[in-house]
Amino acid sequence: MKRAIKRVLTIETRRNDLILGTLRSIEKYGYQNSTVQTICEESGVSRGLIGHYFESKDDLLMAAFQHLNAELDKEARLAVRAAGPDPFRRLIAAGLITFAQERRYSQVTLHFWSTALSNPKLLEHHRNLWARFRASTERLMTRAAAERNMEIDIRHSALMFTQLIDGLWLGWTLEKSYDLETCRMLVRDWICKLFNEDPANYPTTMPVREEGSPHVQG
Amino acid sequence: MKRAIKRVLTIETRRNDLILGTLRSIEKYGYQNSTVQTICEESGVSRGLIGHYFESKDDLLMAAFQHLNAELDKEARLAVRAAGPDPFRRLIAAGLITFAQERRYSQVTLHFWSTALSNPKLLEHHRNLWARFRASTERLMTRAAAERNMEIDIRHSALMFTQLIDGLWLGWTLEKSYDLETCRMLVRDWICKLFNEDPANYPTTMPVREEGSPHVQG
Amino acid sequence: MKRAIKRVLTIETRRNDLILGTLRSIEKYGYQNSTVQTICEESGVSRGLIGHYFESKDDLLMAAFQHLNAELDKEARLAVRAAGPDPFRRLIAAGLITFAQERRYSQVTLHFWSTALSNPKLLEHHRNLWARFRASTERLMTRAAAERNMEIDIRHSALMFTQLIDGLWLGWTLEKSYDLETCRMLVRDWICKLFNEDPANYPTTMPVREEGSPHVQG
Amino acid sequence: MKRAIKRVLTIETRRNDLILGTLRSIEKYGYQNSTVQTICEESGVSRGLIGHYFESKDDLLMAAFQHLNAELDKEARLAVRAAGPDPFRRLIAAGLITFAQERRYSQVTLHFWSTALSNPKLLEHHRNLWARFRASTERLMTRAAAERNMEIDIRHSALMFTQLIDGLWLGWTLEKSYDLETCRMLVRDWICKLFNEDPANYPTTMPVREEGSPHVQG
DNA sequence: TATGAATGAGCATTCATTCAT
DNA sequence: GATGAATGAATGCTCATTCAT
Repeated sequence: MKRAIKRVLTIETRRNDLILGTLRSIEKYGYQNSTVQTICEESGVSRGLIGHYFESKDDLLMAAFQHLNAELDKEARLAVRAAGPDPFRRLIAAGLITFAQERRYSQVTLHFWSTALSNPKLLEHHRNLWARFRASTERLMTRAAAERNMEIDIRHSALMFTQLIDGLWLGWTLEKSYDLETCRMLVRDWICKLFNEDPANYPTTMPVREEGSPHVQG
Repeated sequence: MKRAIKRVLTIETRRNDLILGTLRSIEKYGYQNSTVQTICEESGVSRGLIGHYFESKDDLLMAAFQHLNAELDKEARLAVRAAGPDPFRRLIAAGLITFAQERRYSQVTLHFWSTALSNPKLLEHHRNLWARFRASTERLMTRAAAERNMEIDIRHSALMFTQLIDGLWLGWTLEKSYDLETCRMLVRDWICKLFNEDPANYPTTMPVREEGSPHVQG
Repeated sequence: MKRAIKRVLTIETRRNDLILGTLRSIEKYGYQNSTVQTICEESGVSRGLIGHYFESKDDLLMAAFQHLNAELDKEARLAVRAAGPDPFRRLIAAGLITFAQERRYSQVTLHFWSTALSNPKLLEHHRNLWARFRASTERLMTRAAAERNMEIDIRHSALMFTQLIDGLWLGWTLEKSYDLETCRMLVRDWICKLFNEDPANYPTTMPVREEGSPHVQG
Repeated sequence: MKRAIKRVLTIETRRNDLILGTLRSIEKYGYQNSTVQTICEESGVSRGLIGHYFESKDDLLMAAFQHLNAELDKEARLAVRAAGPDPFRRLIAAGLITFAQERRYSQVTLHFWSTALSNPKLLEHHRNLWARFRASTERLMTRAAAERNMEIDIRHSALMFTQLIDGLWLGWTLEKSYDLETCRMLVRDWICKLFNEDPANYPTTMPVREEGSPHVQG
């Protein structure tokens, strides 16, 4: 293998190691207690290495957040695609994927959101992501309504949908007083009711991910 | 007034000054950028004073979080009581109060939640509070359903209710892409639909708080 | 004493402690080996104190350099004034003061000069100082020449004067292969020759500084 | 060519590359900002190579200083030799060569001097060099005086000569407030006056160096 | 009681050096 | 011989906490 290619591979590997170590560290010790020390320990590298692959600790944190979001986004896209062409089924898939399983790094997102409040760059990133998800939801709802000749307040319905998901996810992350199956059921029932569909026809179990299509690894 | 009582009053005053200064500092500079320095500046006291009234900065932060929650809780109770004896109206009031106005310290809560993830004491506190709110919601729903001879899945409905509120609040805090009136409307409409009531009969405007019953001051 | 005044005194005292500690550290360990650690040790304070009185280590170094220059400048002014009104005697005094005695912090200046090469602010400071000294020399030479009805190339003579002094000082600092008396003699003889004066009439010994008019202390 | 000889050549080439890169780096970035990184970049080699040819960064810096001095020394010798057999002309040549042209690495010398203050080996090296130059000056002055039947204070005159040169060089390096032609003129005039010679007979222009005898290359 | 000067542990970052390839 | 990835000691800086006044 050519040296240049090999180097690029090493760089990507190391960057990934550090990103995953960062996520592990935040999950394990919390955002505020995650130091270069803990991150490098979790990454299995020495303290000085961060400087080789990231401009600063902040840069690494940002990269970790983007990585996490990208993985979750990719996973969501896959789930939606796997649901087939029907916009209603796609909506349900989009609603359930967040609660598909005990997710790694679930707490990390909350830490990042808190940080985003005083970090314009992070906030911008988050807002773009959520705006996209809401827009995608609106498109699916529009099509599902059209197929049923229904008139639906798309904007408000999409808002309900996304914020119900976020609210359920938030409560589950903080409280663990209800389980993921309940979340899935509530989301499915709400969306079914919106479109006058029978929930019984739409299972809350997610299609099992086949081996080799991981989401966030590490 | 006896000296002992006077001292207790001073102590309470000082603690309150510091707590409000803490909330102001977090709102102004963010959680991570709030130092003993910024907190004491906002409180109008000298840096060394924290040690007299709190065990540590963490202790003060904890107290500030509890204070904030207590105020919000009190405010909610007042709003519910002001709604009169009808359980359904009380439910609506409970649902709308969170979005009553541009709330001070709205970001602080998110910061504290993030912190709670790695602070068992804080987390416990939060869980108790939310459990109580959900229990209260369940009681109101039970009564409202009984009055209407309706059968409702109380537990799941209460969960929907609380998490919809949290989700709307979370999105509003992070994104500001929709306004509080929208939040109030969505919550009212959902609860009205649950009990087959006409939203038109239940305005989303909150009763004006009379002078002298402020919530979080400072 | 009023508290405010007291505080200002403390601040000045501490700043001075740190400045003198800095000079001592540089003299003792060299510029490159002077760390916050060594400076604070020499100053007799803890490592964190620098942050209270100076913006950064660089800021302290700058202040130390300015302090040193100010002291040397003050000392030179006093020596010149003590020489009386005769411009020629004032010239000689200005020429000899640099070599008046084994000066503390003699090496520090060289360190700072080296640093100035890549520090525009420091360089600017140095250039202003030297320009002023050269201008003052030119004025004295102009008057001394006028009194003697002599025509002298003032600009070049002033340049010779200042650079001869610098050259002798530099060699003495680096080599110690000749003594200060030799420096004084060479400078005096050169200036006497320039104005056709008999060196024998102008001793190279400096008037003894009376107690209480120290230069760089510490 | 035998392999051993070839290797020695490679070693010398590499060492020279690194030495010149060091000088370039110091000139470009300053002494304090010259890291192994910048030096190797300037040298066109990889970071790890220093370890193969020098014991340490300090060792390389030392070698660079010695190299620079050796080049300057060689250049001075050539200039003196080119001035012919007349000791007076040789003196003038020795005095002018320092200001012959905008010299590369002019700032480097000052950096090294500052370093020498806390580096005995460097200091020793410098002292030997300067002692030799002073001794050579004394020999030339002795011969020039003898030819003219003059009595001159050789030691002090040589001291004036060397330190005047150093002082002019120092001021020029730090201030750039006068030019090299002025330096040459002042040195020439001083030495002419010492020996009662007419400066008009001794141009300050240096004989042009023929191609192929550069001094510090790189 | 209240102050703010002082402390020093903890932090991110830099960088000369090492060493597997 | 040459590379550059990896190391970790050292540095400047921040800041919660202490304590003399």
